[in-house]
Amino acid sequence: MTMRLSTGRSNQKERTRSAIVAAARDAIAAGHEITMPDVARRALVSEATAYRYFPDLASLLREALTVIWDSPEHAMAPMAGSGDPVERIGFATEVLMREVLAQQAAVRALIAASVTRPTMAGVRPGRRIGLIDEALRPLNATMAERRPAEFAQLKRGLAIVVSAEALFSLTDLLGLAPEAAVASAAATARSLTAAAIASAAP
Amino acid sequence: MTMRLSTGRSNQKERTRSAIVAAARDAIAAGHEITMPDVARRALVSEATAYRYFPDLASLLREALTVIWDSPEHAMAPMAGSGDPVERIGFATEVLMREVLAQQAAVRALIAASVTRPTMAGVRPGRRIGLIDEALRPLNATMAERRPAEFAQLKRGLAIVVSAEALFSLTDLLGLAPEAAVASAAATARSLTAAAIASAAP
DNA sequence: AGGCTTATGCAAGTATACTCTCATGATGAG
DNA sequence: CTCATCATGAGAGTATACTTGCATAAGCCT
Repeated sequence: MTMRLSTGRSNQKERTRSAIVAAARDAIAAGHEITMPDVARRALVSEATAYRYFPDLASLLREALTVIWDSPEHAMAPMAGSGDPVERIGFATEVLMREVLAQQAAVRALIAASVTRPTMAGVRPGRRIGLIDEALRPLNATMAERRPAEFAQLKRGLAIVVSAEALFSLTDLLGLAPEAAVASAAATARSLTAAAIASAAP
Repeated sequence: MTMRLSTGRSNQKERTRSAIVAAARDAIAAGHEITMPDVARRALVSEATAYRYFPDLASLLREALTVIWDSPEHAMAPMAGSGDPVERIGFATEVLMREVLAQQAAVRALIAASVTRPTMAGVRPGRRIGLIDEALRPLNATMAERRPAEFAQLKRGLAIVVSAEALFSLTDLLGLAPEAAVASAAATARSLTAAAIASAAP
């Protein structure tokens, strides 16, 4: 009964888990619709087992997308030279929305699943939050210090705009083409940021 | 074989249709979860018949919510005295979001259904568009005339912010309390509008 | 009233998200 | 090597969104 942190069993569990996530990732990349039976089949695992690792489809999609997506820092690398939060937030919006467009089916399924169960437990990836924080980093020393309330409010506004939901509102409801939707949302994010900075300035 | 536009048959169809919508409306008002079998049962109609009138749950929910909701003109009546678009858009945001909160379950179900099928056919109610147009009416003579492109962009921005999706982003993702979420979104809508007006001014 | 039209109900069927139970067999502990 | 554990599979079961085909009956016309 020696204490062992990584036994063969847990290795196997890890393998099974990875196989499921990998199958989901591949299915997403291939643009297929994602269903639990389908992913399980591709992962050579029974549906019951898939549910043992992921309580629901949403959590599996979340994890698979997290694997696919870039880290905020790396995604924002091209903007490393810019200290302009307005420019940066526009870029961040484009980054997020292009990723969403590339994985549309999965993201739509995730949103659908999340919206019906406001389960605070299975929070969706903090992707947008990460990107927004990264984009606004130049403000950490200034606005965030001097006007924390306004800064927090700006972030809340951006959390609405820099999102898959915003993208789908523009394409599905207003009928915009994907690229036009991205451009429009980026402009909105810039406008919001510029206004907040202007009104927070001395 | 006389041409008759409204026969008894169509009367019956109208009655059946109304019964279904009424059942859905009641179920929504009562805060129940809405399912097609349940609505059909309440309407004393078979599930198959319900599907004959509404191709899917989403279209039924859409119609039921349309019946429940106020017209944009009437909802904006308290603001009739104000010619300030900024103040008006804040109010419009609160109106929409409070309605959404009152019918949360149904709206969530509608979003879930709409998001997975970007069916351009069954467009969701233009409720937000109506409210936004109504709120921005004071700009029709000015900004809309002189800066149509900026005006259209403002509306697109507001279509993102003045929405159920925005509300749910704030409550579900950021964990805001309903009232705080409404207030935050309204502030964002006002900020966006004020910025657009300022930058469009001579 | 007779007969044609057609709305409706019933019921079975497909597909998906889950849940649960029970048997099995691989794995590692001793 | 043997035994106990535990991950897994198989399958049935519930709930929901839909679809479809057939029989019925209700409505309307003549």
